[in-house]
Formats: sequence, structure tokens, C-alpha cells
Amino acid sequence: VPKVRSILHADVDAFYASVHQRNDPALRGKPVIVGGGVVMAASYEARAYGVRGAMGGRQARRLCPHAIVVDPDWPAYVEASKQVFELFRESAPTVEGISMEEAFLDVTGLERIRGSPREIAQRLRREMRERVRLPVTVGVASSKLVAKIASGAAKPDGLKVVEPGAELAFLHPLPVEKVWGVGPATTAKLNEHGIATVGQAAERTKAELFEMLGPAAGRFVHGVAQNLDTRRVRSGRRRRSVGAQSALGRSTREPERLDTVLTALVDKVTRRMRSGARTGRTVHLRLRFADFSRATRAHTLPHATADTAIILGAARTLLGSALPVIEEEGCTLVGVAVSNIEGTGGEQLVLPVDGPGPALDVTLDEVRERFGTKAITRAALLGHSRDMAPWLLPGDE
DNA sequence: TCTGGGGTCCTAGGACCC
DNA sequence: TCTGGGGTCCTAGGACCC
Repeated sequence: VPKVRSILHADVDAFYASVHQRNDPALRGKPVIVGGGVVMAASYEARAYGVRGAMGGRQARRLCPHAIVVDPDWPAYVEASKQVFELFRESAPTVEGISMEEAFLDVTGLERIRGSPREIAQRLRREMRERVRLPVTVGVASSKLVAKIASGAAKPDGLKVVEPGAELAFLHPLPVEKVWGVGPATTAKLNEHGIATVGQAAERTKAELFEMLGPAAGRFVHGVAQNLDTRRVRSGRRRRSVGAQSALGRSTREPERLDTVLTALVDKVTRRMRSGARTGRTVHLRLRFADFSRATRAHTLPHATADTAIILGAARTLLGSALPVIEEEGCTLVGVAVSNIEGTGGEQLVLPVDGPGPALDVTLDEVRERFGTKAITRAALLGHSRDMAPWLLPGDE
């Protein structure tokens, strides 16, 4: 009999804004907006006036004229994040960070030692409030997906437990866009086919959803609708790319100006790589144009490196190859990233087997060894790659 | 919601190899 | 005159997330 897992999704409310409110008593209980140009975060007091993240600063101030606007304070966020994750790790043996302020915690099998999942979640919330002095919302469920949606539903400063067996009743009434991993494009496609809720998606066959959305997204939505998320909480995931980008303010065509920006970006990226002891092989150039269309160029080096000169050389070549497009369109953003980070190869592949029993949770090399290369190709063709659709479903070979 | 910065993963096609 | 089967790596673009 498959064991029912207990997974917490813990998410600090309005993290950046809450850190400012914590560190400065004058901001407590007040509408706080972080970032003047574009809203990076807004306290719940500001959200009550309709202020949202990624909103233009002017609009935000119009909606909430008495809001206090503060500059971002990165060192303070990093420090707070450390405290948050210390408490996360104290609360559960397996913690998978999603961002600075958000993580999945696997508390399966801790009932006797730490109490029920609900009790663990309540304790986490209490200690976060008392010791770290930040508000955190927790969702509890038998899968990552349901835990994540549950915490979203309980925000701010809340707790929601979806009991085992109640998952489908929880999921089915939800609009599809509430699902973590379903964005505007997938929502539009589903809506076109008369699917607005998860329950309506559940009425379609796997083949129909596959047809509508393609292999990965199709089987993802199918899996969501049938509550088949078996993704594990995995600690110790490593960065797979390091990048930096910069919006140029207004459209630029001058190669000299672009080269200046490019050089600064490469310097920033390679510094970060060296301080993190990372090297990478593939250099990406990212461009955005006046009409908001985007383009990327990439080049893979023979060896992984964090050397500024080598990466800058590659980036310059890429920029050179893109000059005709830039000349035509006008460039509004330049970005540089390095991927193919050494040591992040041999990646994990999760292949949960249909029916009861544990997931196959293995590296590609292990799959190769145990099942032959064919299994990998088949898995890839079926969309069983990283995260979107790690489910092997009835009817699959 | 007219748009910042930093990421992850999926898709599809081509070059190349045995 | 027509062209197999299996596989790897790379590039470019999309979708999505915080």
C-alpha cells in the first residue's frame, strides 16, 4: 500500500515588505511598497488598495497615495532568508527551497516524534512569528501541488490542511489558472476548449489534453486533475544557470553603448560564479526589442569556465551576430547568462510507476544502466522529463 | 498589468556520429 | 535512385515562476 505523504508548503507573506516592516517599527501596520520604479513587493496593507507586484510605481502611488515607498535592501533579505530557512530545516528533515522565502517541507512519518502535520505546521508558524518575527502561511497536503495551492488559498498569515482523500474535492472547483504551473498560455488554450476549472479538465481524456497542450503540459494538467502528483521534496538542488540583465531605459542601436552594458553584465556574472565556485560552458545573450519581442543567442565553449575574458569574448561574438536585428529593431534590454554549470549534469529523472509502489527516483545514468538507453528516449518522448509531467499513467507503455 | 531581475523546464529542429 | 535506425549535443524560442 503506498504511503500517504505529508508535505508542507511554507511561504513568508509579502516577504520583502514584511522584512522592512520587521526591521523598522515605523512601517508596521502601514501600506509599504518596495521599489519605486516597478513594485517589487507590496505589504498586505498596500495590496488592500489594489497595489500588486510588477506594477508600475506611478500607478501604485495613484492607487495608494499614502503608501510608504522604500528602496530594496538586499542584505536584509538575505539575512532574513537565512533565519527563515534555519527554522524550516529545524522543522523537517527534508526541505526544498523554491525561493528566498518559500519551501516545501516533507514531514512524512514524523507523527510520533513531532506530532501531526497540522501540529508541525502550527508550531512552524508560531516559531516563525516569535523567533524570526515574520508572518508565514502554510499549506499541508499529500502532494507538493496541493500543498502549494493550499497555502495560496490560506494567505496571508494562514494555515490550510487538505486531508488525505479530500484532494480531488479541493482541486476540482478551482479555476485552472490557480494551478501552479498553469499560466496564461495554457489557460487560454484550455478555455478555448471549454475548460475553465480543474474539474472540467478531469472530464477529458489524457489523449484530449495531450492534443490540446502538447505532451508535457497535457499530461501535467491531466495529472493535476486526477491528483497524481508524486514529485518528491528534494533537498540540495543546485543552480543550473547564473545570469544578469539590464533594461536600457530607451531603445538603443549604438554598439558601443551595448558593449559597455555587456561588459558590466559579464563582470557581474563571472564574479558571482567565482564567489560561488561555479563554472559553466554555455554563454547566452538575451535581447529585448522596442516592441517587447525577445531573442536569445547561445554559444557553447569547449570547457567550463568562470573567466571574465573568455565569457566576454563569447558574449561579444554573440552580440556581433545579433547586430543586424538590433539595427532594425532597437534594443531595450541586454542579458547575459551562463548555463551548463559544471556538476549539474547527470540530472535527476523522476519516473513514478503506475499503480502502488514507490517512484523510480534515479539519475539518467541509473536509468541507462537498469533499463537501457531506449527507456530514456521513450521517457523523453512521453514528456517524462524534469518537472512538468513526472507521471507514468495508465495506458503508457 | 504596459512590463524589473533572476531563474527552471519544455519543444523542436539541425548537425553530427556510429 | 533513393535514402535505416539509434543516439548525442547544440541552438532558439516559449511558458512559467518568484
